[in-house]
Amino acid sequence: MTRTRSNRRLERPREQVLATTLEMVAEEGLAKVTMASLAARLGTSGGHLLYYFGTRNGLLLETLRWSENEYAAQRAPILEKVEKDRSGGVDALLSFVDVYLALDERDPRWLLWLELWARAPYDAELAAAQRAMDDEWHADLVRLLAAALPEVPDREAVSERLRAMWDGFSIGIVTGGGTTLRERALEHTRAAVAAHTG
Amino acid sequence: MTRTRSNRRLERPREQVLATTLEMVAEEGLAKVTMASLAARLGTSGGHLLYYFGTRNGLLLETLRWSENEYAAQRAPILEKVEKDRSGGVDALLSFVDVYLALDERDPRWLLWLELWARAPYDAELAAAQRAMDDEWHADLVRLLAAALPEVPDREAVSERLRAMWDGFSIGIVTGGGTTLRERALEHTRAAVAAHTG
DNA sequence: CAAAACTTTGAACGGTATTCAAAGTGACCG
DNA sequence: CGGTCACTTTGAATACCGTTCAAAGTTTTG
Repeated sequence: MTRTRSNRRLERPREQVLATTLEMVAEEGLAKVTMASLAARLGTSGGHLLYYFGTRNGLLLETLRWSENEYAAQRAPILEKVEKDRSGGVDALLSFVDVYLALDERDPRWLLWLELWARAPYDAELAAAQRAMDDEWHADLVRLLAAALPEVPDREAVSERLRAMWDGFSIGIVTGGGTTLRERALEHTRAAVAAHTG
Repeated sequence: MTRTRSNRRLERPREQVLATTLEMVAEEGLAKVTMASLAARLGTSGGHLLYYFGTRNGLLLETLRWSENEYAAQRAPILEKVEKDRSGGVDALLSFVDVYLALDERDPRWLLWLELWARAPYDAELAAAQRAMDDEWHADLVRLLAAALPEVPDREAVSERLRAMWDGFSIGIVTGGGTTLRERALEHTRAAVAAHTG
């Protein structure tokens, strides 16, 4: 309960760090985002960043979380509209997957996901964080399925299946498939759902 | 055409290194497989390993390739039997995915896949190697679909979709889902194919 | 049996994340 | 005000990593 003096100089700056990290991942790749180079770009020191984020992995995880929150905000209006109108059909799902999938080879959010997956098997905390973010996507997708495609049974299962597929496609997009694979993934989603709705 | 003296002392030893690497990944995790620790376990020096494999990533990639070849050999008989009998149906597909999916949280083959994915976006050679291994699975799966489930149209597309889903599930298995998720993934595959065969 | 080619070693190098003692800075209170 | 105290910020020190490479050892070859 020790109310700290609530981080005098930070708050906005913290977000500034996350934004810059994401930027740098997109521009130069994850490996080039060292504590030293990132600190230089922010006009501070590596030690300072560690003082606030504890560890490099912690910083990267928080950056991914922050990015995910932005995406959650992005899909919220879509979701509300669909639930209100109880319509949308396959198109609603397609606009959802459009937000889910990696954009291209340089999508920093997905580059961070790959890094998280590679490390999660050795770090329970990372695994838990991953799980939590997955669950958010899952909850929203189930909601969307209920509202937009009520004729599809087994919403929980279909969500698990679709997200696994989308993860697989996003890997492909980021590791060379690019926008070509992205467009194919959208079509695949349409086909997979068509199979379910008969 | 310079016939080298065909690696005097290697050939068997090379495979020994790959096997030990895979073993060590399973037992201690990828991060603990350093050139020094691996060399110590093999009774040699780090410099020696790099003399033969060029780089740590090269060694890991070759280890994955070697592991993949063993799996290719494992699914070959299944495939031949199905093509000869022109039967098998869904069960044939299920025995295929059973080979594809990660076994559990410690499956070294899949831990190497995660590492490869994380690095491929920054290394064209790794991306190409990944692509090549993917293509082998794809070719075999298309063959299997043709023989075991000839009523399914769009075999190329279905293969792409299924493998993306299986990749997604394998990530989940390795990052904490374990055998529980693995069993669910098998059931998901059955359901997905059922949707296609009507 | 040289000499050439190939192996093997381990010390050195440049780079990394992380730690931490010391210095700096702003807020709070007597 | 002024001084104390908590919080910030720095950058040098640390430990560890993959990689390089000169030197020494070993095997093959002519």
